[in-house]
Amino acid sequence: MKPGSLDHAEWLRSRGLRVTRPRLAVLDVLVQGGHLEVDEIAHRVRQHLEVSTQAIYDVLGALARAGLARRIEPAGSPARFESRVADNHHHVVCRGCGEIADVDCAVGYAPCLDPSTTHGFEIDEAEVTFWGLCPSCQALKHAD
Amino acid sequence: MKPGSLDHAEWLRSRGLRVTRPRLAVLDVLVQGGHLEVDEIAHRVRQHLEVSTQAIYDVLGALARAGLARRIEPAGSPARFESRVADNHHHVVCRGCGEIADVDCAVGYAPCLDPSTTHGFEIDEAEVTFWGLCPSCQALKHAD
DNA sequence: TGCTTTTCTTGAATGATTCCAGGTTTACGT
DNA sequence: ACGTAAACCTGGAATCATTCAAGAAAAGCA
Repeated sequence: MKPGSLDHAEWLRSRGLRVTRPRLAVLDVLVQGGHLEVDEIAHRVRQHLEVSTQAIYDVLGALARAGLARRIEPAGSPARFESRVADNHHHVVCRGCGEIADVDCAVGYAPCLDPSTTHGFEIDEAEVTFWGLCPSCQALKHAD
Repeated sequence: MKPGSLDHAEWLRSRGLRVTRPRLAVLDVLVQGGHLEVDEIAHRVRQHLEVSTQAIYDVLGALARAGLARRIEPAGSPARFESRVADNHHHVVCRGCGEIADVDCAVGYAPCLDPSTTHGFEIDEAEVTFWGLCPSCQALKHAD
């Protein structure tokens, strides 16, 4: 039996989602870490199981809606998904290559910042994205 | 002569950009406020001047690169542009209708937050996006 | 005024994502 | 085990924002 399958099945059930092979496979890929594009997720899933592109999108949508995955969409990049949802963490995005890394939130729960003026909005999340250059893109820049 | 044209020409020149009718027109639209999609900008510009879609994109790109406009791209929304660039402010986005409002930054300069762990990234900006429901979408929700 | 470079125009291409329709399989409550 | 609703399949087409390409127009310098 694949590693983690039992836990993942439990996660799905606890959120009212049916346990299916595609969902387990996608969860398996996600928990291995990273901030993956749909393409990459499909590719990895397909090393173990035949799944249609459509199903990958459906599954990711369901997982995100259920709070088992988090969809992130930095400007200029296609949607990416990650499984780290329990904490309220943020991201650093490289302006050069698009690489994304996690940044722990100092507060730890959402929203971790209070806006000064809310304009009557009812706010439930503060999303923080840091922009900069990753180590290898810094090296490239200096090599010019 | 159109309102503000002189100032806008000066802004463009001061950033090393040539002064053209499309650029002046786009600036005129932007300074009137809001967080506009390219479509909407094109529509407003075209009430005064015939401009190709391509030129709108080019102009917005040039203005953003020059620091005269700011591109914002909340997840799930096409790119939007605003002219408020002097301060380092943030945004609240309505999950219901996509409406965006400005939120002043308590610190006032970028980056206004320090990430705890940078993973070697060289960070130049902290982008904060608050998510929630605008007043009218709150009303809709309660009317269910 | 003429020259060079930038900017704009037109029209086509791209790419991620969604939708669609009809049929098949699968999960899971009873 | 059975029935029903959800999930998935093929595969195609559509959408929408954005970008590319090649030539024409114009800005600004000499």
